[in-house]
Amino acid sequence: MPAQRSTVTLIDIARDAGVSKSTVSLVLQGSALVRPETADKVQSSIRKLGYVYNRGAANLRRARSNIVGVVINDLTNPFFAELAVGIERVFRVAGYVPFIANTEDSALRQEEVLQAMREQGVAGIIASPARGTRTDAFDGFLKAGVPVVHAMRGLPGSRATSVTPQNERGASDAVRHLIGLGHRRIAFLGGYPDMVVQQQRVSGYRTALQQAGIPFDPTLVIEADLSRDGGIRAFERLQPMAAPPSAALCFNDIVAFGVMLALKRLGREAGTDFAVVGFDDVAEAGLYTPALTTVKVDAQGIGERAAQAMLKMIETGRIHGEDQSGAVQLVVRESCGASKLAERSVS
Amino acid sequence: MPAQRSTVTLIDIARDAGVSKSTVSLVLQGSALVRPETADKVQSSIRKLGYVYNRGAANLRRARSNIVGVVINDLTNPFFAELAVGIERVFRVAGYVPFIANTEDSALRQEEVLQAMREQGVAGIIASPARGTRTDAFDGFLKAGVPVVHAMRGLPGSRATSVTPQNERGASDAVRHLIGLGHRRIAFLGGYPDMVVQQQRVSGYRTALQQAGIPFDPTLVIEADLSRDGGIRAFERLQPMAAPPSAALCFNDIVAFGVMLALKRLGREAGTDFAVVGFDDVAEAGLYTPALTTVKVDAQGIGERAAQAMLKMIETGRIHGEDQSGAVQLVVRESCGASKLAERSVS
DNA sequence: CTGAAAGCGCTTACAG
DNA sequence: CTGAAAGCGCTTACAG
Repeated sequence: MPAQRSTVTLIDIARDAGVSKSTVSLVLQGSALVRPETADKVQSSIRKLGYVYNRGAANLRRARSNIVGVVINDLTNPFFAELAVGIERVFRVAGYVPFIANTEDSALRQEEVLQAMREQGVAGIIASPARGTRTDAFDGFLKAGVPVVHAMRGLPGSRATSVTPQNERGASDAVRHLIGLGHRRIAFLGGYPDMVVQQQRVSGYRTALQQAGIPFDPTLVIEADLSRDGGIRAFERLQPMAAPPSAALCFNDIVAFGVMLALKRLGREAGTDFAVVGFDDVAEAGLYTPALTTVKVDAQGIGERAAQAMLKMIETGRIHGEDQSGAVQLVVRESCGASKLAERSVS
Repeated sequence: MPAQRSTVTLIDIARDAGVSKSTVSLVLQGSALVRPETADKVQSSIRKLGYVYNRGAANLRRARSNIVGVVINDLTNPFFAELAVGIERVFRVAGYVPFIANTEDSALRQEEVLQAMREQGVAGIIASPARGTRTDAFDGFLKAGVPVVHAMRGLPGSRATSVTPQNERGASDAVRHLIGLGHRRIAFLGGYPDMVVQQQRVSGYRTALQQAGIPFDPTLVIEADLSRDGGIRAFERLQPMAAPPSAALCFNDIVAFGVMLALKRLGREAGTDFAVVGFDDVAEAGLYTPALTTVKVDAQGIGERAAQAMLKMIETGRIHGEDQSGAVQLVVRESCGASKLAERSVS
């Protein structure tokens, strides 16, 4: 498992230090059973011979692993990269080694990745499931006693634990805010109905409309890819409408950026001619002109909580934990037009 | 290493199929030595009992590993995420499992990550070294016969192989382009002198100036963080100058976005009042208004080439390969002002 | 506190 | 083509 040539093993250390294998093993594990002088002797042999601990051999013997699998649907999306970084940070300080893999949102690639992780003998799996993941995709791990946490994206019907943002809540807060600004025709742009997150956000959107007595109009829910381009195209679908909306909640910030771009190309501006609200609050959101009003999701925080939940399960030997939801918060900036409205009412 | 409870092993399969361990092992490895009917029998036992191959045990016995370490300085930067994705893709199809780790550009964290990877017994390491990495940081792997590839960022003085973009070439092409548009005072914005990539790009910048007979003015090389904020601050440092520049080559696109933002806040625009060129060509570059002129670097391509170089070394048992450089290309859009100039000369 | 012995799940010559 | 045996580098009771 380690270097191919002339590996220094625990036996070499034992010989050099004049003790038995067991003693070296105990020193390696920081056991209090070994006399300090003996431990020092062993430590200096380790340094002298340049010994490297073979984690794989240890894992094999102990029948447990210090590897955890982290399966991310799109690592090139900074939002999910933040999630991965949060997860990684917690595991590394806890002495676990995270295996990060990217599925490109393909259920097939995810299948391959999960197989590799099973063979590698991971102690647990944290995944943001790819689009189209089957409900039972992770059952193999659970059956084998390996805990699974779904982070950021849930998997309805799955027996695994989930740590996800309050999507419904965030969407309804955003829509309520738009209604408060006087909007009645509000679109929901981006995503597809087979995405859990879209279902949740659309549900929050509908709730807020209902509470305000505004009838739900399904033609205002526009499907589109989760990209700038998707945002542009979704916005274009709004133009020929008989009664076009005056505002939109977008699936996420990237889609919102696309909508703002499309507006700009028409010589119009978000917040003045059309209200735009995003979801996620990526780093760019506050830097755009106009600055994007959006629902803040703490991706790193969700990653950290998912990892902590996993650690707890590994240590207690359970495969189920409590589902958690991460708080979200509406961040009002300029693209929703709230500031313009404030100016107007003052003057 | 695998699940804690009642693992199905190769012995169970052998018993169920009525053959010996060796035969099962050969079937698992797809050997042609086993009779097809025997292999089928074994395969159906594998399915029946839900056997999962224990890669760790195999690695231990074979004294080699199917794990490769991928050490990235900043996974939340989409540019480096693309690099990681390119690397991952090549390894996965070749049957290797990439361990992706994020160092947050800290040499200390990188040290920890590398130690963990050594203990895990990786077959190779691909790294974009963290800022401040010592020349000998990877020597332990090389000494142990484990190949190391530096991807995207070189490590001068290191004995490892590198796959990096043509930074000098890209920078000099960009500056030559600006000179061709009539600029004489051209700044270089972002990065720090202890960054190899900054040294290379500044060197290309100087070369182009020299070739045009423009004296190098060190006060026009402004240090700044590689962020939007860094770009904003670098641009602000230009304002109080007695003879401010009329153009800038930025360390990368993110810095260039910051510069464009700072311009906008002053009511000025890139390409009209000040020429801006970036480096990298991230996805957003073409979508900005004005669209960013930049030097395109194929991050995924560099990742793929780095991974291929690594695979070759692993398979041939060598620890050194040829250094490679990835082609770069100036993509002229709007922020450099070339289009405005063209319009003017036409009218 | 320390040593001898067995075994984790696999692969690899070596016979047959 | 298939089986018996040894061993990869470690940990874990079990004696002492």
